[in-house]
Amino acid sequence: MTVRTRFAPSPTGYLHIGGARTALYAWLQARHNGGQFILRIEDTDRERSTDAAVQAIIDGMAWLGLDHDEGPLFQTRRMDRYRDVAQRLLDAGNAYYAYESKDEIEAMRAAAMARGEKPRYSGAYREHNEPCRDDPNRVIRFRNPSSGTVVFDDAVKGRVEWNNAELDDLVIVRSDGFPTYNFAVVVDDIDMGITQVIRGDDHVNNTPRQINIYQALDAQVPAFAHLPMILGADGQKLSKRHGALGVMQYREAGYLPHALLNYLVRLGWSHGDQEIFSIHEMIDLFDIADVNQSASRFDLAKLGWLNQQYMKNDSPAEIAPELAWHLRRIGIDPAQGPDPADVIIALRDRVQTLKEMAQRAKIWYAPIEQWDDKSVAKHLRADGVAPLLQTAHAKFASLGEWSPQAIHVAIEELANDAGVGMGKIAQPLRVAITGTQVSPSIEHTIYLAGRDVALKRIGVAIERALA
RNA sequence: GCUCCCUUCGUCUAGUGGCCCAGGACACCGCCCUCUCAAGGCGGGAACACGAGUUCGAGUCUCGUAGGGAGCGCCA
Repeated sequence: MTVRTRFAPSPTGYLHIGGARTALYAWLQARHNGGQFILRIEDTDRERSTDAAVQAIIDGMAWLGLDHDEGPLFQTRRMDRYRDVAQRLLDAGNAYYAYESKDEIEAMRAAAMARGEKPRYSGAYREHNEPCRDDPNRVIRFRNPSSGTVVFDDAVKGRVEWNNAELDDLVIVRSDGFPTYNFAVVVDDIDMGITQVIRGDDHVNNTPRQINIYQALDAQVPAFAHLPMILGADGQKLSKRHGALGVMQYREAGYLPHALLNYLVRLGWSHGDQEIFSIHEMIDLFDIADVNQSASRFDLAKLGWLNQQYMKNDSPAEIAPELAWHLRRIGIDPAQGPDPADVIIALRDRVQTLKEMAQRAKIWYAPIEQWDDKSVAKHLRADGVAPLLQTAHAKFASLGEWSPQAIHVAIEELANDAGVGMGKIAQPLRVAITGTQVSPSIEHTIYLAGRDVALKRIGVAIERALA
C-alpha cells in the first residue's frame, strides 16, 4: 500500500513554525516511502477562515519547498459529501438528531463538573431517536459506543488506550448544516485514502472518537502519529501573541529555507549526532517512528548557527538571489554595486542572517551613511597616516587587475616598504572605505567598493587625515 | 475537577539493562590564529526531576510523588 500523508491546516492565519514542522514531517514521511503528500485546507470555520491565510499557507509551503502531489483541497467544496455520510450514519443508527439549546448543553456541562465528572453530553435524544424536524437547535450527534475501549498504536506516543465511557456523543453536523472538525477530517481522510495521519498532539484526545467514526463507517483506520508541541524559548506555549512567527517572517528575518527545514527536522527528531542534513538525507533517514515524545523549545541561536552553516557551504551563486531580495527590501538596487555573490563570500563568516548581510553590504552600494567619530579619531588622525593612504591610493590607481588577491599583495608590499604592520595600514583604509573600523578582510572591503569608489573614498580620507 | 500525554547539560538531543562516574551540537568561558569583526582550531564548566521496587547490574523496566502540557466546544 502506498503511503499517503497530508497536511491539513485551517486558514485562520499564517503558516506558523509548529505547522511548518508538522507539514515537514508529513512530507518527509511521504517522500521517504515514495508515497504522496496532500494539502488540504480545513476551512469549515467560515468566520475565521480567510483567502489571505490560504495564500499565506501556500506561499509558506512553496518557499520551504514542501511540494504536494494533490490539492489544495478545500473542505467547503465538499459539503454535499459530508451531508451524505452523515445521512448514512443516521440511517444505520450510528447518529441521531438532537435539539438541546446551547444553554442547555452549557448547564449539562456545568452540572457534570460540579459532580466532579468530565463534562459530557448526556442528553435524552441519544435514547429517543427523534425524527428530523425544523428547529434552530437541530444538530446531528454521533452515537459513540458506551462501553469497551479504543486502542491505537501511535507512531510517536506508543500504545494509547481509551475507555469509551470517557467519550461522549459529539456533534458531527452543526445547526447551520456545516460539519464539525472531527467529522470532516474523518470523511476527508477516508476519501483521500490517507494511510497515516500526522498532526499535532493537541489532537490525541480526538483520536479515539475519530476511530469510532471510522468504524461506524466500516472504513480502514489509518495509522496515527501525534507530534509534540514546539514551545517558545521561555518554555511557554507559542501563540500568535507569544513569539510565534509565520514562516515568511523567517524569510524576512534573513533565514534560508533549507536552514529552517534543517532546524525544524532536528527539533524532535535526530539521527545520531548528525546536525546538518541535506534535503536528500532528510528524506532518506527520516522515519516518523523516531520522533521524540516530548515538547521542545525553539532556540533562535541554533537556527542562526545553522543558517550560517548554509550560507557558508552553499554556493554563493545559489544564495545570491535571496540576498538580492533582501537588498531590495532595504531600498538597495543590487545592480548599483558589486555582485551579490561576491558580497556573500566576504560576509558569510561574519553574520548569521541574510538580513544582517544586506545591512552590512550597504557600504558598497551607497555612500557612507555615517562616519564613526571614534574610528576617525583613532585611525585617520594618527601620525603618518596621510602618506600611507596616499601611497595606497597611488598603488590602487595603478593596479593592473582589480581583485582581492591583487589588492592583498599591494597592501602587503605597502606595509613592508613602510616597515609597519598590516594593522597600521588596514585599519585606516577600512575607516576610509566604510567609515567604521569593522568590516570584512581589508582586501574584500576595498575590492567590493570597486576601484572608482575606493579611490574616491581614500581621497576623502586623506583630506580628513590632513585636516 | 476528570481523562490523556510528557520529564537526560541553559537549549536541541544520543542513549532500547552492562560499551555511560552519560556522547554530540548550539549557547557560555579560556587559549591559539589574526588587518578589525568574524569564521576556524584546541580546551573547559554543565544533565539522567525525586522516591521506592525488579535485577548480579537501571538513564534504560515497574510503581508512586512532584513538576509541566494537552483535551474535555455547534473552534480546528
